[in-house]
Amino acid sequence: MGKKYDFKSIEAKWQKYWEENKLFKVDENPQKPKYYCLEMFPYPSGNLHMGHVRNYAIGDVIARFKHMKGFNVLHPMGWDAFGLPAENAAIKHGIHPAKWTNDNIEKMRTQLKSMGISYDWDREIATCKPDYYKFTQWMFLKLYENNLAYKEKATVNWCPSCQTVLANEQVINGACERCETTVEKKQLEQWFFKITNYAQRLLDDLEKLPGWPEKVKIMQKNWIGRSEGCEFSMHVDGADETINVFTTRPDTVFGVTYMVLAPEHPLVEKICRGKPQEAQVKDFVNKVKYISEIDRTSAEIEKEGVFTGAHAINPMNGEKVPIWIADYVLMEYGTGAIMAVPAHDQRDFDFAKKYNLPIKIVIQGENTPLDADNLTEAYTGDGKMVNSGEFNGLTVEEGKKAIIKYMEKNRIGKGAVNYRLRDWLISRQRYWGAPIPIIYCEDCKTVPVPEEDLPVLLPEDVEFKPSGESPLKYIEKFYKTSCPICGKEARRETDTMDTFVCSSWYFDRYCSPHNDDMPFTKETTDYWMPVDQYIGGIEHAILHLMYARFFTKFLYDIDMLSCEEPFTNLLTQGMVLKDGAKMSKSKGNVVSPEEIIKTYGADTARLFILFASPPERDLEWSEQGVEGAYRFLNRVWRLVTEYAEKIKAAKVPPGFEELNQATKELHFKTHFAIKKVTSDIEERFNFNTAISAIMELFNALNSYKDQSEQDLGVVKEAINNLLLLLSPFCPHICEELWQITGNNKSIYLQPWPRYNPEALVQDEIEIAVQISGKVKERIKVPANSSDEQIRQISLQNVKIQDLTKGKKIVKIIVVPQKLVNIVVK
RNA sequence: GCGGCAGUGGCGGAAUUGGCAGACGCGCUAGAUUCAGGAUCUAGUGGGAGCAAUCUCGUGGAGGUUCAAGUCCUCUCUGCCGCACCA
Repeated sequence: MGKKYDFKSIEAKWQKYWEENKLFKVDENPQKPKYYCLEMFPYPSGNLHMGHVRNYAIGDVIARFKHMKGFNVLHPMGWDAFGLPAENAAIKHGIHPAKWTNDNIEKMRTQLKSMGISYDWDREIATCKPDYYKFTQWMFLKLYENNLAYKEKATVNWCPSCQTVLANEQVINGACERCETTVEKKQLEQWFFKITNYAQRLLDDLEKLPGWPEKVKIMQKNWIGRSEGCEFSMHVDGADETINVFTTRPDTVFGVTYMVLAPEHPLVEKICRGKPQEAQVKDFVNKVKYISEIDRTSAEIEKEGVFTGAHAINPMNGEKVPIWIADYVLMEYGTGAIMAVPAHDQRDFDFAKKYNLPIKIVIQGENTPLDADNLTEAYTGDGKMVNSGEFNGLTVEEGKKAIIKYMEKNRIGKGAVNYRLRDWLISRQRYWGAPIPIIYCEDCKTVPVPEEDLPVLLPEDVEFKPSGESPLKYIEKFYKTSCPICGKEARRETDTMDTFVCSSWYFDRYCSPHNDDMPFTKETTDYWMPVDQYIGGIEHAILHLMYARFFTKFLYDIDMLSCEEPFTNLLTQGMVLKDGAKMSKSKGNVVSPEEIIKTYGADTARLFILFASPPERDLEWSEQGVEGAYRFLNRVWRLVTEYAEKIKAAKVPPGFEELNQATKELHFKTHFAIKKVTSDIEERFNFNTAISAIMELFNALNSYKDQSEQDLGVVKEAINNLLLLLSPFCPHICEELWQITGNNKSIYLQPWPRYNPEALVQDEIEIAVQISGKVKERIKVPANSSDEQIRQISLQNVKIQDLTKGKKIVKIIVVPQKLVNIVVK
């Protein structure tokens, strides 16, 4: 009897071995193909959760597999270390955010290391360290230099609980992404990155990402929200004003029966001034101001509006139409003003019906009424233009082009594209972030901090207000400075940057994490970038992944990077659930990875999490499933240790011609498993089926054990391959067993096994015989049988003859190597 | 409302190109071992009928295409995710 499977000492032993021998340390090596495997770095909350375990287990299988396949694998880890929780801890418990964050990093690093992931820890980064955020500030300066960072007074999303503004992307259903507090609108002067300049490229280049899930690409596409149409101006009747409108349906411009301005539109006040409607309009504008964003944008709520008393002229036909203001027109989109065509737009239709505004049909579908009174809903389908003067008879598509052409020729308007994507608001009124490197001087105005003065250091000695207000605003020695241009006393920007700025370029930093002069060197990014495989949660589909793409494109444009897309392949892992719900403290269904690793070991935890579900799908946590994984490793341990001494001396035979049936079978199963596991990892990331193939090989070995006559060479081959195939999933136990069976070099340094096609050639194969599509018999035929021979053998089969007796055989279909279908009548 | 994904035993899931549905694991049942429990080992395990050989039904539902459908087509139900007055 051998030793029992003592995962604790085995895991500690090999983690130490890997670390001491720097097995996972990499450098650029032009002789070898590179592979950059990256998992989204965590926020150091202080506790590893199952989502992390899943994420990093997936990444580690890929990294270890690719390494054994001969790639030079970069597999780094770091910390997305700026952010609000650190500051909240400071307010609540009086711990400095830096200390809180560093303690958490220490704790989580230990937890991560106990998982045995193949990280090159020498490349570890933390975004809150001055040597990192120095370059986040550098990024800001470069964007500023290239007119892609600007400060503007705008209506912004304000979270009263977090005491800071939020980017559009961080507002979910009108509430703060972090704390779910209802977001307020505020007028503030804030810094933005001009991501909208890249809208078209961000959209177009999605095409260049075949390795991304369709779902993520669709989400980004919708978020960018490109729409094509035209912008034109309408004169205000009797005033020297024009109103620009954007429409995607210029073909319906003859059907305009009114127009609508957003209540916040700057012209509203002007055009109703002195009119009898003025008071009513003001009331309405005020009322809208106090409706929350959620209610305002809810589709359920009936549209409301008021007439301004003013009229506009339709430039195409000279018609005078009333100008309304209504809550369904948003100032943020397009020009904040629309032409209303109730006959062909459902929202306009609803509004027109409510306020008895005229409806005029200008597109005639095949079976649609011509009389607007018969219209029960807006007609938005295809058709021919009517009531549209010289444009009558054109289709919708032809009409759009013709009208735009006419407008351009007559200087009424022009073709235009609108995006839903807004510029990225990056200012945060918080302390624990990278300070925006800007100085305000009375004479020189806005002055960027010179590169050589970076980093603008966060002062450490600060006091946190219970209100959550940023202490930076009150620290004189921070904000009081001198102008870099004229030397006069000046004031520093006290806002910090959104943490998404830090995470938009960290994957570049991993390539040369210790460089002091540059965020990264081109030599290293030219070798490593782009990331070959990126793995993380779907919740970053828009935010992080779009910002990172934007940064990469910008860095490409300023010649810092040679790639335009940062992540070639993206794997979005599903959530880890318990009792059908996401694990959360409030639900009390959290399973702690630390506990699981303590009880069963990292190999078991990894095996279970990879086996339970394919990576993209949600995974239901099961204690019994974990035990099943643990049992499997124990069985592997027992079997291999039992054989260990016996197979040490055995030689894997070069040829396998002379084997008996059972041995041949084991040899076949070994090579079948190599083939299956390789393709499951490489082509499909289906780790669950790869593991089941390994289990099948184990089961074959286990039943072979009872053979009276054993070929130890074939057993050795099977065991060696079993360990090699299992090693990316459960590296510790495989290292130990690899050593016990007489190998003295780490299994990680072994080449990935290759299957021998000859071993997969079988003498006999089983063929299913169907009668009229139902399986009635299985027959064994020589593997090299022709279709005709298979056909004959099945027809001669006693059972088949019996079942077809007295029936007419209509047709026989032979599927090579698989089945025969005899169709009878 | 629009877009996407999914629905297969008691459970997690497999079936990669239209070709034997349920691999692998969990659970369960019986047996062996054990003072007992646990662990381990052996056998069985989709439903229904039958002593049995076997028959029959079966991939959310209803149709269809095909020699053959979990897989393709049409309609439909349910769940999840994203967007949501975007002009």
